Amino acid sequence: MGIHGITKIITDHAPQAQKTNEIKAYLGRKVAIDASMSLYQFLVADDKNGREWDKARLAKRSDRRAATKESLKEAEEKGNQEEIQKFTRRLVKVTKEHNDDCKKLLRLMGIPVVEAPCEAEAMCAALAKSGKVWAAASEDMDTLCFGAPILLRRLTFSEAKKLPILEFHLDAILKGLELDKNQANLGILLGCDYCDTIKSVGPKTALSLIKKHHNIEEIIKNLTEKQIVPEDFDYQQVRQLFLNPDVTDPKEIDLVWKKPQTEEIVKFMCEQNGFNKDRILKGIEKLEKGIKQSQQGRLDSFFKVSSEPNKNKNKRKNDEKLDKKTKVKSTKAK
DNA sequence: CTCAGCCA
DNA sequence: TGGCTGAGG
Repeated sequence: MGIHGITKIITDHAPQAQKTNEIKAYLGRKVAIDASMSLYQFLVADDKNGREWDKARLAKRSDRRAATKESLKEAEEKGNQEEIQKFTRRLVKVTKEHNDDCKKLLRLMGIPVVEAPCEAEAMCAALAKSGKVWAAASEDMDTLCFGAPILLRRLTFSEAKKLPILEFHLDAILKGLELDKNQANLGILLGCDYCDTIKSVGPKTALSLIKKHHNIEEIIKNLTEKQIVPEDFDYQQVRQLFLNPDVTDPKEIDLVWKKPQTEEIVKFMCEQNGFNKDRILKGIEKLEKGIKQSQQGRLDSFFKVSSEPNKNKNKRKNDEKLDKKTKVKSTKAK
């Protein structure tokens, strides 16, 4: 679900914080993609890719999965703990197989895969914060609460759905809202996945309360009778989750792109999973072409970034990181 | 203004 | 997901 109504708040109060772009604009950029969503979209997709994958192998599996879901629901209604456990485990196992397949394919394609200890969005945000990547890509606006300086939405499906990619800048959002490093408190008040909201506090009041009191502790002390704090309002815990999520230290993560292993991909996708060989070969070709293009793009973005005027401290900090990274990369490209 | 419900 | 509406404060 993400953060409720945050997009409207951004367009209303901080329109400069949101840009739209085509995929071309991101050539040569390193981006951490929150794959939990794209994997699901891929599996249920109605486009060519999804259908083939589905037909080839997963159709039975997803039928079984649907049946398991039904059984789980029944078990939950009856309160049968043993069965609940059994079916839950079965459901998890299926998604784990999907995940493993996905990771295997990505690795064969030479794309680095990072496993998040908890929330994928938090891991992506940490990578972006550290400068290991330029941005985090996720559908979930939570990613901003986890402190991602730049968030890209629709990155993986903008072409298929013919929708522009949305680019959000955290510093510009906070500036537009006249809030300082308060994304976690705001996210909680607007409504996130991790706790309920305060009754009768919608986007407008949330914003004005935060501006007035700065943190939820003070806000709670100053509520009206109609504004009721929900039961189990563990906002401190949620705020900790946003500010200090359980992630792998990006310093320990080496993002290395490798050449795609054509033969291994064909073996895995065609021989083991019944995909059409021509299509897979075409895909690999496309991938190799993309690698070349992005190496070209690295140079382009290097010049573009360098000539961009530094507007403020935060921005400059980002650009410095970027410059450094792109330099390293462009040396490689040469 | 918020909120729940409905619709595209 | 997002927009709109109608009830209620």
